Amino acid sequence: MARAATTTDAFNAVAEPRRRQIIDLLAGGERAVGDLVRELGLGQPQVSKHLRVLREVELVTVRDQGRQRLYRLNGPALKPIHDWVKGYEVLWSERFELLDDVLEDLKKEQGDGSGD
Amino acid sequence: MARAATTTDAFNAVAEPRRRQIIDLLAGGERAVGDLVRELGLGQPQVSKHLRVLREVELVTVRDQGRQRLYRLNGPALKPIHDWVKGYEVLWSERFELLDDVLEDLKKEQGDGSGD
DNA sequence: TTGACACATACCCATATAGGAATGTATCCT
DNA sequence: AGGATACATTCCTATATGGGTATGTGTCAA
Repeated sequence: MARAATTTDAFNAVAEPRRRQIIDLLAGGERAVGDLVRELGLGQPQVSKHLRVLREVELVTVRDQGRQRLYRLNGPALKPIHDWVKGYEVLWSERFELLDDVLEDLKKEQGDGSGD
Repeated sequence: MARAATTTDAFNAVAEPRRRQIIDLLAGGERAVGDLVRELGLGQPQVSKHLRVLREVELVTVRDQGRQRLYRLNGPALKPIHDWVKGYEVLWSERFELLDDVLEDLKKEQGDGSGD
């Protein structure tokens, strides 16, 4: 089997840095393809293809306006990623750092049975 | 150019569902490869390969114990993903839903200039 | 109608997969 | 020493990708 398609889910779609950049740009509001091309410094076909992937996983929506196509971010499609990773947030929070220190100390004390 | 290597960063490593599963299992504590093989229902070489990817992006660490290799989750390596996606959290929060409704109403009122 | 413009799609190609099967390596037991 | 156990690595193969280039499609302007 090969790697899962980029259009499989938000996780795969967002693994590509360019697509994260596009999302970041769209966070500032609706944009036409040409704007994105300029801001990304990428070829127009490449941008269009990245946008297609983002559309297929519903991370963006499109709207026609004359000969332009305005893309808009669909934030909620990122929720699955957020939900998954949020469960691990505690692992680098300050409170956890403290807990970690405490555990370290306990381990040390156990290792050397002769306390003080 | 081809797709970026799975070992490029946490984003790419975690795009594979099996590797997310492994991380979820390791969240319960250190485990030997054999345990993961049983719990994933995957072949041993496949699991070892997934673990290699996770090691290369420092999502896990290893420790030898006899002929076993105990893998442990390194949570903080997930922080970059969390940081990125957290910026969009507001887009599906309840408060945002409300704000969205308000904006909808405003737009409607503007469209039809003849108020009441 | 003709041309310019904005965007999408088709094609080409090098590359890195994920799983399967076989083999290598280190550790433990007797 | 010899075998069993626990993992890692190597080879294989089909497949999807991302960028580049060329071309198709729809819209506007004159």
